[in-house]
Amino acid sequence: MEQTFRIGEAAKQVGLSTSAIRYYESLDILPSPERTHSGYRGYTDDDLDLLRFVARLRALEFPLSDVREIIALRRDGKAPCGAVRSTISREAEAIQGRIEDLRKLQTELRTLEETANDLPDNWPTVCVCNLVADSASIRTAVL
Amino acid sequence: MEQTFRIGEAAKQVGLSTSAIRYYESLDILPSPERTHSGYRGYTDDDLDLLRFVARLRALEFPLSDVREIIALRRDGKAPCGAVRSTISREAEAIQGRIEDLRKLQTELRTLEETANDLPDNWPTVCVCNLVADSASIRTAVL
DNA sequence: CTTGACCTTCAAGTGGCTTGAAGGTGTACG
DNA sequence: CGTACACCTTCAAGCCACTTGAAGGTCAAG
Repeated sequence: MEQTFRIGEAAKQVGLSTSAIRYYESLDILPSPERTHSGYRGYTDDDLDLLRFVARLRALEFPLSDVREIIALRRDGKAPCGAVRSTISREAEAIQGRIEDLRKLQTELRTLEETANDLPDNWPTVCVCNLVADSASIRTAVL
Repeated sequence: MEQTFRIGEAAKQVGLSTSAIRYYESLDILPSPERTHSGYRGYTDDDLDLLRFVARLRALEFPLSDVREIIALRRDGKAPCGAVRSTISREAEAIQGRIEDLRKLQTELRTLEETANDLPDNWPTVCVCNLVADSASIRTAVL
């Protein structure tokens, strides 16, 4: 007899939330597992492997549409490597852009933070908000 | 007589979408501007200043809840500097964490990408997917 | 007088879930 | 035996910050 795990235990083991697992199943990204006589989902070790794979793809921030495609290829016995590779490079590109955006933002925020500390609050004439509002002065200082 | 701008022109000038502006108004973050006789929104120069301020806060990725609070303080003639400052530092913290997460992800993705290129696809025994799946081997290599 | 670019409102969709309501199950304890 | 408690079930709605679409009104130019 095969040991199965209930959804809470499965979630703990693979690092997903129970609601995320149910959500993936509802979108037909994951197959519906067997149920116990009382209707509880029972995950086998193989099921857990699949869950772990999905968890890994999501941890790499693959969009669910890509996860769906990759899992479907796998389920049909086709090599999902092509899909995985193209998602990897697309993701890497997107993340690179996002990192650059965030780094610029971060520089702006830190500069604002410093400037705010040196600033006597004298609303409404002198205020960090004016700095925030007046993006020109910040831009010359920061960008 | 004061010159007013229709929503499309206003959006172009401040760098928001027309739908975003209408959305902020619907949430009572922005005041409802005067309407022309035919029902078009008419934005004054002061209105545009406020729109620009909001656009700037959003460009700094302040959550709308914070934008709402800051705009409300401003509207009531109170200095929103405290709120702005606390959001700035909270945002800066959050963005720092997010940057670090993304950099780790990026390293993982780039390593996977390289490894995938050196790998003969021989599904199902040898495949980039196995690498993706087998996070342990990646972790020792990458993290 | 029609074309086309603008504007209006309201509803629904996006992504990736989480949260809540209302109820069933399974086990340990008294 | 009852009951407390942690788990499970489904379905609906909420979250964020919008965008998109439908169905229609307005206005200036040609």
